[in-house]
Amino acid sequence: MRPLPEGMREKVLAAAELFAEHGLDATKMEDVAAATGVPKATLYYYFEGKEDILAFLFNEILDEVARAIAAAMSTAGTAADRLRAALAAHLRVFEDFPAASRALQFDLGRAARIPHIDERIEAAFRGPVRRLLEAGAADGSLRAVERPRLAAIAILGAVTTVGINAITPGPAARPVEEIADDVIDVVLRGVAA
Amino acid sequence: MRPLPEGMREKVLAAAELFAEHGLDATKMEDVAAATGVPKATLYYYFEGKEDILAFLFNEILDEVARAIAAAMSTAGTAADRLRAALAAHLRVFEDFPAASRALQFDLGRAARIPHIDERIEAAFRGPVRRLLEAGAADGSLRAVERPRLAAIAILGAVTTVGINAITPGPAARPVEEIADDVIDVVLRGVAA
DNA sequence: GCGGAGTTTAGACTCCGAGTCCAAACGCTG
DNA sequence: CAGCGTTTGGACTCGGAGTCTAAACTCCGC
Repeated sequence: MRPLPEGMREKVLAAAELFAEHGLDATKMEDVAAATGVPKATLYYYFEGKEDILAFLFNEILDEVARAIAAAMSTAGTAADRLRAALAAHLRVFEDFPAASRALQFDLGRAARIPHIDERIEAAFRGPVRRLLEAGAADGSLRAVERPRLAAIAILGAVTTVGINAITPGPAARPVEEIADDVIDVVLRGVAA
Repeated sequence: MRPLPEGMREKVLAAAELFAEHGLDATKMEDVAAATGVPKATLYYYFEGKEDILAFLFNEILDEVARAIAAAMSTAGTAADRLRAALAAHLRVFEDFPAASRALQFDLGRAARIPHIDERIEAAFRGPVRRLLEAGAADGSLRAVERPRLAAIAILGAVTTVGINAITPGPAARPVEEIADDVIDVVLRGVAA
């Protein structure tokens, strides 16, 4: 993937809507061209193919999550406070980027097999939460769980599933801030001191 | 989808391996034919298309989960005991059907949009767990959470994510029974009385 | 054994969409 | 202006999903 020129990034982000609605494979490159206003030949000039566009979108959203979680982690307070803030920040990203989030959910299984994406999920999600759990065991604000990495996976599974559920259109759709406290509460009790 | 004749079910189950490895869209019908020993024309005689085969596989595994959870739910003991048993049973299904489980994970986003499958996920997973949470609030073995449905989604997100992670080949792969207790412990504390 | 209904299969076929290619135009910089 | 990278339309190739057909086979009631 070539570096994108001015304005291209925003245009391509619009493709998330399509991927969220139909999934990667049911979305035609011509549709992406139509929705973004970038002609097919130009898309192929910048991206290696359809999956490369998906990877780009995921990278964008993972940047966002990594930034949000890192910001929450670097605040003052106990590890428990910071974990609470990190999970709230994570949930907020779903709300801020609903199309990209739903696209991610649609093709998460595929995305997780793109090695680069999986590394980024580790760096943006699992790693930070695991470190918070360890910090919590050290400062006494959280219980010392035997397998912090496993607990981090469980926590992120819970939060991500609920977040996706909240933004998926349908009877169960809810504003994220309406549910965030409840979920984080359940999760935090699970690892409380 | 027509009712399958004797022996066809087992053969088609072998397609899960392919879907788990490459995903639905990267798997050719000819490959499915080769792997299952059922010729392409015959597959199209019984199934409406590739996605219909995926739906069949998911139905099979959802049957299994529904059975396992229902059995765990109908045992004696407090609601907390039964919840523990249900989650352990759920995790065991991942281990018993690794190929189908990984196929499910690969295309879960797509599967969740097949209405029939989503209903079955509700019936097999979310509904029973929600009812256990309510029973736990009633018999005092669990805390009365404000939004039992939300908590059920969070619990299943945690357990499913960990289960998938455990059976996914790679450095993080673990036998399920090695991790089940830990995860269930974290989850149970989250909703403990 | 016979005829019909449903099943099984090979193989040819249509159709669509991903990705390639090319050539013409464009726009910037030296 | 010459040259390089960018932009684009449009034609093209190629592979795979799903369709169709016709022949063969199985099983049934008669």
